[in-house]
Amino acid sequence: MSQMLLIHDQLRETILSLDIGPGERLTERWVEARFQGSRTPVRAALMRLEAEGLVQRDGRNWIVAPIDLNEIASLAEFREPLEATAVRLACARARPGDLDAIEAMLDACRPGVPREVWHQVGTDFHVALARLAGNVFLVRAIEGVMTRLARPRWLEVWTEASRAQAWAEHRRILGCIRRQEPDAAAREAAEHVRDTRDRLLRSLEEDRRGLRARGFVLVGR
Amino acid sequence: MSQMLLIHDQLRETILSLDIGPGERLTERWVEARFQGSRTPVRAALMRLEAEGLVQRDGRNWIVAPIDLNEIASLAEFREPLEATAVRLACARARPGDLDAIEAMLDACRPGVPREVWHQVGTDFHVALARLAGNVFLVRAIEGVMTRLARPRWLEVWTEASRAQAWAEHRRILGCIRRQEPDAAAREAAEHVRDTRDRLLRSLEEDRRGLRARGFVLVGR
DNA sequence: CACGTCCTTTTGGTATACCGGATTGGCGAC
DNA sequence: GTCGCCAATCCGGTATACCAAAAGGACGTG
Repeated sequence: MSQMLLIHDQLRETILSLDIGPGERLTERWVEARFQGSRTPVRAALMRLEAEGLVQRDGRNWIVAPIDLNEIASLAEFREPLEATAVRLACARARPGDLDAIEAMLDACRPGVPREVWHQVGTDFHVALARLAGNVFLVRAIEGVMTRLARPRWLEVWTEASRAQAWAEHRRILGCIRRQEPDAAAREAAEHVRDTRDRLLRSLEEDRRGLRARGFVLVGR
Repeated sequence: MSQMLLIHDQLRETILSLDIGPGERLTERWVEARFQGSRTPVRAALMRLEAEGLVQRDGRNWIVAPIDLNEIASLAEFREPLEATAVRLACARARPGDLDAIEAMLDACRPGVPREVWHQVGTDFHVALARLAGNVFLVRAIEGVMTRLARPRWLEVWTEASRAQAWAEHRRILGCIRRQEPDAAAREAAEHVRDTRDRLLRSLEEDRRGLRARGFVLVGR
């Protein structure tokens, strides 16, 4: 594996795990020193992460992308028709076995399972549905949305109730696909996107003070 | 302006104008020599163009992205809900003056006007609508789709009739937005996307032999 | 003439040196 | 003590040197 991908993956993980805070400044030399590679692959990795929206330019400098509440709202607006389209197509193209695999993924999440797993499955579920749709652009777009949402979702304060609701919505979507009801599936998917957005924004806005205290830059709204 | 952006823009134009054929091999040293800059900005520019889908890796090598008929179909599938959403939102958010400006853009295209203008307006129209929707992700996604479609659209054999149909569809969409009819606008937009796909694929498939003869790599279907 | 084989060349990947501009920190004048 | 100026430092942008791997070609052998 190339140095560039190595550094990219490590830095990506460092950012997504909030090991470096949103809004923090990054210098190429710091990344170079931390992940042992020269500046050439470091710069390449940074440019990739910029395209993923995890890193931004601030003038000439690099910063870890701040968490932007307006962006979360825009992402939901963008995501809604994509998810709806994905499940619509999945109704026509998915095979029962694929759906079983996705359902097993959801089943793996039960009380007591570490939060990392819930978080990962919450992402993979949507990407997996997009894959069933069989359209690379849909997959890439949804992957992009999910990586941009990863940190906000991680910071969301989860209650038992909200978690249950999200998973119920996931299962409803899956049920519609299984019964080959594209319109219903699209409706459920769209509603799930809106609900997720509301839960996310409500939680972050309520917790805004606490997040700021932890040194995380929150912008927007 | 930085060397990297300079090289990026020039190489982009060279590719979009089909000055370098789809499928042709590119070496970093060739780009370096042609556009006068060292390999560092050249590599950066190539990576950007890779993200835009105009350049690909073929093993370790760089190639100009071939024209892929399957990709055109996938793009249409991806684009349809995006354009529909964009015009829906535009109904709520657009101001009459914005619509006048877009209509003026369409008006600028009449028989006798050079093809470059038609081509450019055909792109700008959709990007402008996305801008009216006021969602950056929508704008970026549609811009991405349009750059990927730029070369196929350029190679499409245009008849007077097909051009007229496309512009009639554009005007219908604009009319729906002006009358604030989101559902109708979405329907028209979706139909326009499908029609465009059909025109494009039909023309390219009919002309496949001729395109191959010109040295253009066509893949898919 | 066909097929290997070896050597040269070329390629992308990486490390590093150098530059100009921006920032910072400290020192001195007031 | 405060303000301003200058020098040292640090940053990203660029150019370039070096490497290993792959590709290509020349030559010799069957």
